[in-house]
Amino acid sequence: MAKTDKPNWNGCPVRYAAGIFGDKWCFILLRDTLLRGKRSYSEFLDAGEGISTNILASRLVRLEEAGMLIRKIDPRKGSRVCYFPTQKARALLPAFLGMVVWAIEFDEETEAPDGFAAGFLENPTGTVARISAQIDQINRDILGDAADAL
Amino acid sequence: MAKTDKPNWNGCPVRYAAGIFGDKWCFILLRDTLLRGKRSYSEFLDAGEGISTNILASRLVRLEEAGMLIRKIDPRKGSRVCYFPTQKARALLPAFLGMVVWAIEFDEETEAPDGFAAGFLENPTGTVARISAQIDQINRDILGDAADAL
DNA sequence: CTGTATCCTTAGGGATACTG
DNA sequence: CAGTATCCCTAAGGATACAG
Repeated sequence: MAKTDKPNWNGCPVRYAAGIFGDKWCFILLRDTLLRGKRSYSEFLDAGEGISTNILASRLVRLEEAGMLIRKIDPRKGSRVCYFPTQKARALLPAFLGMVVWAIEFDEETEAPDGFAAGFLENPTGTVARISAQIDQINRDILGDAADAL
Repeated sequence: MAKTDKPNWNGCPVRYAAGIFGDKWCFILLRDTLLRGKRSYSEFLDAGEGISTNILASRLVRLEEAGMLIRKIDPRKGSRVCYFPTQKARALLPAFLGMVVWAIEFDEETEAPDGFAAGFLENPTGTVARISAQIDQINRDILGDAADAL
């Protein structure tokens, strides 16, 4: 029997994933950074989900420690702090968008942007690249060339 | 600006997904059904994660209500109950495996089966089909032809 | 074997006041 | 603006006994 027939991972990747977004708030924050262009504390706070300040702070720390976010002062305005998605977080985009497509298909209440699901299924790599480019753009708007170092 | 540039979903697909597996135990149970061939209460209980009986029962109900699992008596042994992953659950496989690949890449403790990640990246559809076939096989072993009705 | 029912403890998290 | 610090309370969940 091949090794893949009966996966018996010691360090289980699913448990690892569960540790990171087997939590409602982390899940939502990842959405906000990856898909909604949110970067600052106040933007997360006003995302409309009603997260309270202490919880938000704790999740930002958790995601930073998990290597999903990088905390940086906004060079345009020193009092502003921004959280940027790391490469690790962005590497999650294919899976993340896969979930979005899945939810669009199975949740009746979900209203998807026109053609989004179809576009992803036809060309996942292209869709990921497009959204990744949007993320880049947002980061460059804030950090300029320093965004390259993310 | 195209509609997809600024997704502003009313019924948010990410929140929907978070509602279903933005929970450690549901996440683990989905792993057990989709990737580890577990079907019965006792199998879930002995999966080594230390879930207690009341929590397991509550999550099985939750996943059944969410349309992710179907509860059926094992025709081979009447006292045995099995939970089968629905099409909806199996439709999650691409995204789920995407997460597995992601975890394999970023979690140092994860030990992946040989070539699993590479195989998925080269041919996601094929990998999904292969695992889906394994799921089918397990279901048929239990239900016989009745598995077709799942 | 597949669950309920109960007890009990702790962690999660909402509200809110406060701080650099 | 970006958090900390408390308070308080509920819900989650572990342990375990029991039941159909």
